[in-house]
Amino acid sequence: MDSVNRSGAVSKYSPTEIEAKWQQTWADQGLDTTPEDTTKPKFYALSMFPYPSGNLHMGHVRNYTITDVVARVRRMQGYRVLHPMGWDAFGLPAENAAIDRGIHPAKWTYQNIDQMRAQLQKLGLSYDWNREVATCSPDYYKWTQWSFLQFLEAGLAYQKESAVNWDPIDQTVLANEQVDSAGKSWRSGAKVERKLLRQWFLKITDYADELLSDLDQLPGWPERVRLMQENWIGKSTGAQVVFQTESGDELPVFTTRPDTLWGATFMVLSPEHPLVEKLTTADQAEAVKTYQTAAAAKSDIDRTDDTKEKTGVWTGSFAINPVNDEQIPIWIADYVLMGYGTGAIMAVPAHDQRDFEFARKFSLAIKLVVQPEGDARSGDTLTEAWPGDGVMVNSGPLDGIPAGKGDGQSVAAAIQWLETNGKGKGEANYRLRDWLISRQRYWGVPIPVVHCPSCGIVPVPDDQLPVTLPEDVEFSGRGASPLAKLDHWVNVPCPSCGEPAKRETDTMDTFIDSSWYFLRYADANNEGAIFDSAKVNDWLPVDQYVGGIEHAILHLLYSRFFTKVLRDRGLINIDEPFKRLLTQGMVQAITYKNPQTGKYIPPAEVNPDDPKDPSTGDPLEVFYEKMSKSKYNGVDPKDVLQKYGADTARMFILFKAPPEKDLEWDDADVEGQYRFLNRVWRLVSEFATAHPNAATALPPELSKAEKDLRRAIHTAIKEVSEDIEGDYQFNTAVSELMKLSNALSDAKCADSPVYAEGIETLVKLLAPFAPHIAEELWRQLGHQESVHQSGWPQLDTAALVADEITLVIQIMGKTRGTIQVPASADKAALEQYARESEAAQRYIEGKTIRKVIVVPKKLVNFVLG
RNA sequence: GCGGAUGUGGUGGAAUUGGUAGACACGCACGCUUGAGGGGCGUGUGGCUUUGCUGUGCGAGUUCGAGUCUCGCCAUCCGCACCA
Repeated sequence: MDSVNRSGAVSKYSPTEIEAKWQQTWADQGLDTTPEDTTKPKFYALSMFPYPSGNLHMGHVRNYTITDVVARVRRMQGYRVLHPMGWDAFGLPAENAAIDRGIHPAKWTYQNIDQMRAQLQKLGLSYDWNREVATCSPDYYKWTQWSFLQFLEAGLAYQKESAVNWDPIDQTVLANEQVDSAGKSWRSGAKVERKLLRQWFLKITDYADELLSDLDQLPGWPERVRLMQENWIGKSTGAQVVFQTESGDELPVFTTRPDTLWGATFMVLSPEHPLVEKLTTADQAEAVKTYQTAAAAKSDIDRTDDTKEKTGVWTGSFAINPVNDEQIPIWIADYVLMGYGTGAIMAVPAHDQRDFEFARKFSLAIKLVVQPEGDARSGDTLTEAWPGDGVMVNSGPLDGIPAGKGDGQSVAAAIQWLETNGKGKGEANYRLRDWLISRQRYWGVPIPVVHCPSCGIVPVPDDQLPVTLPEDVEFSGRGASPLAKLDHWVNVPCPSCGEPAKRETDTMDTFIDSSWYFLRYADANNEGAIFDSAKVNDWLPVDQYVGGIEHAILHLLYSRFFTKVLRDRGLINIDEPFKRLLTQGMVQAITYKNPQTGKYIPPAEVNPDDPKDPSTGDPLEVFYEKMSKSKYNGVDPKDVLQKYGADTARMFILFKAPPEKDLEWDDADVEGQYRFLNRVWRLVSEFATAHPNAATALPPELSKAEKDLRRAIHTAIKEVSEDIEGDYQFNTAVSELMKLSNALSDAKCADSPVYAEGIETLVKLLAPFAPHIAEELWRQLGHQESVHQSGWPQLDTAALVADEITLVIQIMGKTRGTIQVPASADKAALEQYARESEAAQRYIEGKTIRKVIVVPKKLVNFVLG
C-alpha cells in the first residue's frame, strides 16, 4: 500500500485523514447550507428519514449515498438544492427500552440521535443540518397536533367503536403490523383477541378516488409502487341494491354484478352484522349464537385462512329480491366481512364461485342467468360457477342482452334499470379503510382534545399547543397507556366551559409524524406557524425521493393523503408531495445455513471454499440475504469507514448494482473500489506534482493522440451526465469514470493541455461520488475554491466526433470482420470499402450478391444468392 | 388463484433501443517488480472437437440481421388474496 512512497514523488492516499479534514472545513464554511437565491432553479432531494435506533446500517448508507449524489450533481449544475435530514423519533422501541432497561424514552432517543448524527457526518453527506427535525421534539409535534386539529375541523377525524387486536397479556391494543401471521403478538406471544374499542380514525376514504386517479400524475414513480397503491385502494365499481327483509328492514348490499340480481337465490350477512339479532328466529337462535361466538374468537387471519370449506347458519328469516319479489333465505357466514361493502351480500351461486360452494354445501337453489354461448347449461348441472360472458336469461328486462361491463351490456343496463325503478344506484366501493390512528402508548404525539361531560369532544385551543408529554411516567408495560394513570395530567378544566374534564390519553400512530415532515423542512425553524406557505410552495414537491420499498403503501399513501388535505385547507398549493420516487434495493450479504438444524452460521466460522458446519460437519446452504443480526451477516458501516473511508464505501455501493436492485456485499469488490481511488490519487497527484499550474487552453491543432484523449474525456462527460439525469445508473456512471481514468493512464500526451483538461474533468466528475478525495485532489491541482462549487464540466460535442470509425462487415447477417474507414464516408463509399475488404472478399468470391444493406457509421451486410 | 417484475460468462453487471453480446469491475491464470508477504505493473480470460462452430432460461416466429420485436412455455422473486 505504500508503493507510492517508494517513488518519493507524491503522498499516500489516506482517506480517514482527508475525510475528517474536509468534513470539518465544509461545515465551517457552511458549504451545504440551503441557498435562498430564488433566481436559480430549485431542486429538493430527500431520503426517507430514519428511526433513530442508534446504529446506522448499510441500508441507510445506500439510501443516503444515492440521494447525496443526486444533490451534489444538481448543485454543481447550478441548482439551489434543499437536502435535509431528520429523525422519525417516536415509536415503540424507545418505550420498550424504558420498560426493559429503565431509561426514559426521551433520553434514549436523543442519545441515539446524537450517535447516529455523528455516524452520518462521517459519510460526507451534504445535509443542511440547520433544518434538522426530530418528530419527538415539542417544536415539531406542536404542529403535528395542529395538523390533527385541522383534520378535526374539516370533519376528517372522528371516533368510532372498532374491532381491534387486543393483547390479553400486555393489556394493550396492537396495530395490524404488530400481529404475526399466526395471529400472535410480536411482544408477548399471546394469541390476539378481537375487541371492540372506541378509537380515533382519519377519513382517508374521503380521498380514495383522488388518491387513485392522481397516481396517473406520477410517471416518475416505479410502476410497481403505483400498482401496489392501486391494489391497496382497491376500487371496484358496481351498484348498491336495497333488499327488504320480511320484517320491513332495509338491507343494502354492494355488488359488482348487478346484472345477475335475477339469479340471487339467498343472502349472506357477516356474523357481526347489526341486523343479525333482529333477523334470527327463535328456532335458529341457538345455532346463530354459537356460530357468532366461534367467528368472534377467530382472528381475521384465521377467518380468511381456511379457504376450503364454507361454513354458515340460516337465520330463519327471508328477504325479498327487489327485482322479482322472490322470497330468499338470509344466512350468516364468515366469508362475508363486516369491513367491506355493507357487510352483507346477495348470493348468486350460478355466477360466483364462493356462493356456488356455499349453495352446494347447504343445498340452496342455483339459478342460471348468464348463458354461455353455444353451451346450454342449467343451475342443476353446474359443477362450478360461470363468471364469464354470455347472454342474459331468466332476467326479465335484461333477457337477451350480452353479459359484460361494456357499453350497452348487461351491467350498465342493470344499473339503469335499478335507478329508473328506485331499487338501487351505481356505486364504487373501496378496499381502503379509514386510518386507525389511536395508540395506547406513551411515546407518541398526544391527541390534542379534551373530553368534557357537557361539551363533548373539545379541541385544545391553538394557543395551548403543544399538549406536551409529561415526564414523570412509570413504564411497567402493563395496563392501559401510561398517560391514563397520571391523574394530574388527565384532569383538566374544559377549554370551552371550564368545568372538570379529561384529556384524551391516546397518542397518534407514528405514521402521522412522517406524513408531513417533508413540508416542514422547507421552513424548519418556524416557531409561529406550521410553515410559511410561500416557502413550501417554492420548494415542494420533492424532486427526488429515495427510500425502501417497504414504504410503498403506508408512508407514501399517508403522505399523499396529508398533502391533499392540507391543500384543501388552503395551506399549500401542490397535489402530490413526491415528484420522482426511487425505491432502492436491499443490501444483502452472504449467509450460511445448516439445512439439517436450520441454524445460521457466522461467516467467520466458515471456510467459503468448503462451507461446513463447524460443530456438526454438515454441508451448509449458501445464499445472499438481507443483512441482519440473527443471520450473523451484517457488515457494520463503522468498520468499513475505518478501514477504507467513506469515499470507498460510497463508490462500492454505487458501482456494485443499479440502485433499485438488491446489492450483494462483497469485501473483494470493496477492495477493488479502494484500489481504483488509489489509482486516481496517484494519477492526479503525480500530475499535480509534475505540472503545477498546468494550462488547459487548447492549441489550435491537435495530434491524433490528443484528439483520441479528448474524445474519451467528453464521452465521459456525456455518459456520466446522462447516467445521473435520466434513470439513475450510478453503476455505469462509475464505470465511465474508470474508463476515463484508464484512458488517462494510457495516454501518450501527458504534457498536453488536453491531458490537463482530462485530469480536471476526472476530478470534477468524481466529486459527487467520492466528495472528499475529489476535493483534496482539486486543491492539489492548485484551485482555491471547492470542487463542489466549481461547476459541472461542459460537454463539447465537437470533441466526440471521430475521424475514423470501425465498420462491421457482415455476410448474411454474420459478422466476418471489421475495417477502419473515414467517418465522413457516405453510403456508397462505405459499400465500396466493404466490398474491397479482405473479410468480404473471402466470402463473396464466386457467389452472387443479392442485396447489400448499408447502415451509416455502423455496418455493411452482404446478402448472397 | 389474481397482479407485477426478473432470467446474459466462475461472480456483480453492460449493451447507443433491431446492428461487433459480455463494457466496467470482481475472481482466476501467467509474467515482471519485491528478501518474503502485501501492494504495484503487464498479458490473458464465454464455451467447444479452434482456418471453424456455438452462445443471452426453453420452444417457435418476424427480419439481411434478434439479448432487444411477436406468440407459447418454464423457473425464481415480490405484492394482494373468501373484497361480494
